[in-house]
Amino acid sequence: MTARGSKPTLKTIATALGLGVTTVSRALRDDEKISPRTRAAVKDMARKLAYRPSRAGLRLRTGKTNVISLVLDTEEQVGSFISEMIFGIMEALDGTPYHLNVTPYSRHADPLDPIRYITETEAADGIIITRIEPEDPRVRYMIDNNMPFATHGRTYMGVEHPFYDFDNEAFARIAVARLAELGRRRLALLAPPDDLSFHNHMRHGFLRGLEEHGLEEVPFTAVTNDNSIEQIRHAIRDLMRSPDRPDGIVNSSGGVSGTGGALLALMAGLADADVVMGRNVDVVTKQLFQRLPVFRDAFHIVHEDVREAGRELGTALIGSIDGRPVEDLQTLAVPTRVLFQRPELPSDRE
Amino acid sequence: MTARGSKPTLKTIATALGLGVTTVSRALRDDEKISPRTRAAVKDMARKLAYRPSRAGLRLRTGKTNVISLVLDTEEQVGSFISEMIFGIMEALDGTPYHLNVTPYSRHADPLDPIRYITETEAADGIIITRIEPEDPRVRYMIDNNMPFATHGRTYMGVEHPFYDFDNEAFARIAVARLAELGRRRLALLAPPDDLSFHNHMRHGFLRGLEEHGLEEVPFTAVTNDNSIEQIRHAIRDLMRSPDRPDGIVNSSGGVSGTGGALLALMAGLADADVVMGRNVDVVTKQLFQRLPVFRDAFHIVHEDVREAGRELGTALIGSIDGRPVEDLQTLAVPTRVLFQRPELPSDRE
DNA sequence: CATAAGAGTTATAACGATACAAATATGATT
DNA sequence: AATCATATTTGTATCGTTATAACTCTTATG
Repeated sequence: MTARGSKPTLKTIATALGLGVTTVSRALRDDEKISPRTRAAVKDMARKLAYRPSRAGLRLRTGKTNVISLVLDTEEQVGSFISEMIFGIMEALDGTPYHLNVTPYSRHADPLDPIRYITETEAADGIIITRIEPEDPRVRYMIDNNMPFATHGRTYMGVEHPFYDFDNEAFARIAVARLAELGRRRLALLAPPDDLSFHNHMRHGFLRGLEEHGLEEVPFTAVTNDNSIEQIRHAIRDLMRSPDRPDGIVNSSGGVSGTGGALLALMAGLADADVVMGRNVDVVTKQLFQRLPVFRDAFHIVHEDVREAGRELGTALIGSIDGRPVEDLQTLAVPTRVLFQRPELPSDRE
Repeated sequence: MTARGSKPTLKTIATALGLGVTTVSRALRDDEKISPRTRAAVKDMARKLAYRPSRAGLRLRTGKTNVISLVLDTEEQVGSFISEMIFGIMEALDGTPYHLNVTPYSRHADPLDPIRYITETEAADGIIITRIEPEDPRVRYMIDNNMPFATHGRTYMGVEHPFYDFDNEAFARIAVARLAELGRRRLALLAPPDDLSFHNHMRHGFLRGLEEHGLEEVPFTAVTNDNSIEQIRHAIRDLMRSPDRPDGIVNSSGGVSGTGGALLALMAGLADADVVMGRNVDVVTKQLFQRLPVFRDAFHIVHEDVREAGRELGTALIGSIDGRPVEDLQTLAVPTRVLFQRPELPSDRE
């Protein structure tokens, strides 16, 4: 209509209506000082011209980027975890002015690097990080530098901050209880790497469960759920071939691919050792998928909803940016979706 | 040093050196008109002050966003695919000024929506899309609107554009050849959804392979590799229970989770039908992981390197933005990493 | 010795938005 | 009718950058 081809700006609207640019700007933001009639007219015209505020202009003037950065470890191979997380965050961002930005780092380099970069270049209004440690230097840095953030996992640094965490302690207790119920007595835990916060939760829950049911632990530290599928497979096979092998296993991970694909690795390792799940051994595992699992007749599954985690993290982070109190931005998700009964084979028609 | 706490700008450098802002700007860009001595001094000072150009200022002035948008289908559950793709793109973007932005859409809504949004708001300098159709309206739109892009998959619209594609025709032929070699005669193809370009490649390759080896096709259209794990599982079971069941299967997908997790679904479906892979039937499948697969003793695997795809797409897109000729920006990846021999069980030490 | 040419540098305007202060219009008050 | 208060609207400066055109020196040229 006006100035063919080029994007409409505040000025476009202003001249179209014979108003000042400032008036238009304020009208669009519903400034009380602008008369209702003008406001309506401006909004009308804005809609008609398909006006969209320029992110560049906005960003330059206000300093707000309208960007949320998800900082990811490139070694992280738990594909379903990452994609679910991303889509969850996006669901939270939908309808907000925020865009999602993904920033990589290598866990072999300094994990602080990407955080520092984003903060220094003011590349985002807020950051989401995963793989949280009890004393996490990234958290310290962001607090010190006043950068809003949310963490997938908790810290123990004496500072409150937005987080979402799956209650892994509860998970481990539930898992042990289930194995006890099945008559299992000697349990092994495939634990997370011990520098991560949720390692501690997991172990506490596991040990507490053992105590509650008077069960015995079979030490298993050859691998963590963060090792490669092949490594876990071998370790499991060795474990099941050893004289004091466990009759129950708790798998603290739920991935199926690459590093962290402990679920598949377990299957393969047990098969290698000629151990049949459900007979010689029972396994309780997490599962990160949204859909019903395939192997439900073998594994006992507790579902961890990573998409929800992403959603909550996104929401919490925006809340934090908006200055909402921290207490409202912390979620500890209790394991609810549990698939312990062994269902019959699916019917022919579905 | 100067103006404590606030980020250095061109002005900071300029005043520090008693120069004009313009001079500094041009010096940093190595303008020939600026004397070598001045240039050196400016760069020195820039480094000393840890100067980083403001993306906002740059973007406002030049119109360049330095953002690449990856547009993803939120129903896409092939977790390993998405995460590998993302990390691949990031590897390509590393060292460039580009950031990666992820934009979601629902395949049930208009797939054009996010493309239009990004184009209209000038949210990115270029777009990467997946799930390409032979006549893809998104491609048409981006060409018409002069938005640089790269596609994961090819189109057949009579226009050249940057793309990366895995040679699925070659894959299918190789797969059929392998099954023929194993003495299989009656083959089924678990194909991609037939609106996607690679469905055609896959079928051509499959049919051509059948012809080449004088084999027979067992029609299998109940599901595509895009269905849910449960659906594929049921369909496979039914297929294997039917009187004219195949003795060889080609799986055109390589995912293990959610929609597209055909690999696991196959395992489960065959087990449901009491069919043993390697005995009653042989299966050639793609595999999207980077690491060695767990099930190599059962499946015959052709590896598709999605991370490489991401890397090439990122590089091609930047090339396109920089105006390089399209011919240089098209890659058809021949399947190379093939795991057909059935290796012995892995040794105890590795 | 004036002047032109070239080298190097810089002021100004602009990108699109908002904060602030100033200006105008409207209506009420005396 | 003049003045004041209130309700609206608007001009100016600014965020950090670059394109354009103008400026200031040298140095060479006739």
